[in-house]
Amino acid sequence: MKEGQELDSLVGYQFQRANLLFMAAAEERLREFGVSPARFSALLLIRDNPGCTQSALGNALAVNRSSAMKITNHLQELGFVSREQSEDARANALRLTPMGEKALSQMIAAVREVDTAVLSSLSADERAEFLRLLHKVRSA
Amino acid sequence: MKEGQELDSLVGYQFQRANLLFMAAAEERLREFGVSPARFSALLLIRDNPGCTQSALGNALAVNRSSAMKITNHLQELGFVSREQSEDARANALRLTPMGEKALSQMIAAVREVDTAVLSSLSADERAEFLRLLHKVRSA
DNA sequence: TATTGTTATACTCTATAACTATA
DNA sequence: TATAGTTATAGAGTATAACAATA
Repeated sequence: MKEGQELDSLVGYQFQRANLLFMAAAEERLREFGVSPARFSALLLIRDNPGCTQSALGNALAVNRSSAMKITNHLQELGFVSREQSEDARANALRLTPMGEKALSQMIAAVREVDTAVLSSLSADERAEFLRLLHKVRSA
Repeated sequence: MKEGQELDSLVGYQFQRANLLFMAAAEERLREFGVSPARFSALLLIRDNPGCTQSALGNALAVNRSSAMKITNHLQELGFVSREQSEDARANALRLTPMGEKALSQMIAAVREVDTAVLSSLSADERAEFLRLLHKVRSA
C-alpha cells in the first residue's frame, strides 16, 4: 500500500505507525514472560515507585481504577507483584516480589534488544537525538 | 509517578508513552467525525490507494481480514467509503465517497493541529529532524 | 464528602475458525 | 488448491456505575 505525500508530513500518523513496529516486536519478546507491553510498563512503574497505590498506577498508565485492578490481579497471579498494607487503610501498597524483580530484569534485557532491532537503521548519534526529542516531547 | 533512570533509556517505552499523547489528542479531535485514529488511518490509506481490497487494507493496518471488514462496514455506514466492483469478482474495490473526501480533508486539518500541539516544545528544526528520523525508522 | 478498592456489566477492538464464491 | 469476503464466536482491554470501607 502506498502512502501519499501528505501522509508523510503527518507526524502523529508516522508516529503511530512506527509505534506498531515497537509494539509488535515487544509483544513477541514479552510473550514468554506472560505479560503485554502495557503490563511491562506497569512493572517498571511499580519498581520505580514501590508502595504506590493502584489508583496512582492507573493514573500513570492512563487507565481507570478498575482497569488498574485487573492489571494488578494479573501481575499478582504471575507472582510478580504483591499487595501490601498501606498507611492509608483504604489503599494497597504495590511492590515487586523478588521473583518480579528478577523477571523484570530479564524483560528489560529483551526489550533493549527490541530497541536495537527497531532502531537498527539509525546511527548512534541519530538514536541519541531521537531519544532526546522523545523526552522533550513527553516533558512538555 | 516517578520514572527511574533505566526507564529513560528504553526507547520503545518512551516511544509508547509519547504515542499516548498523540493518541489521546487525536481521539478527542476526531470524535466529532465519528472515527478513531485507527479508522482515520484507514481513510488515508484508502484515499492513497483507490480501488484497494479489504485484505490489502487490513495488511497495511496490521489487522486481519475480519477486522478490516468491520472497519470498512463502519466507514461505509458513515458514508465515507464505498465498496465497488473489482476486476477480481471475489474482491471489493474500496474508494472514498465525495463526502468521505471532504470529511477527510477536515480531519487532516484537525490532526495537523494535534501535531502542532503535541510537538509545541520542539523548534522547527527539531520537528523536521524528528519527522526525518521517524521515516528512517519506518523504512528500515 | 471524597477516595480506594472492588465487583458487575457493557462496549470496542481484535483473532480464530468455518463457510461461500470466485480464481 | 488458494484467496476475498463474510459470519459467528471468543478473548483482551477498557469504561461506567454502584457498593463497602476508610479518610
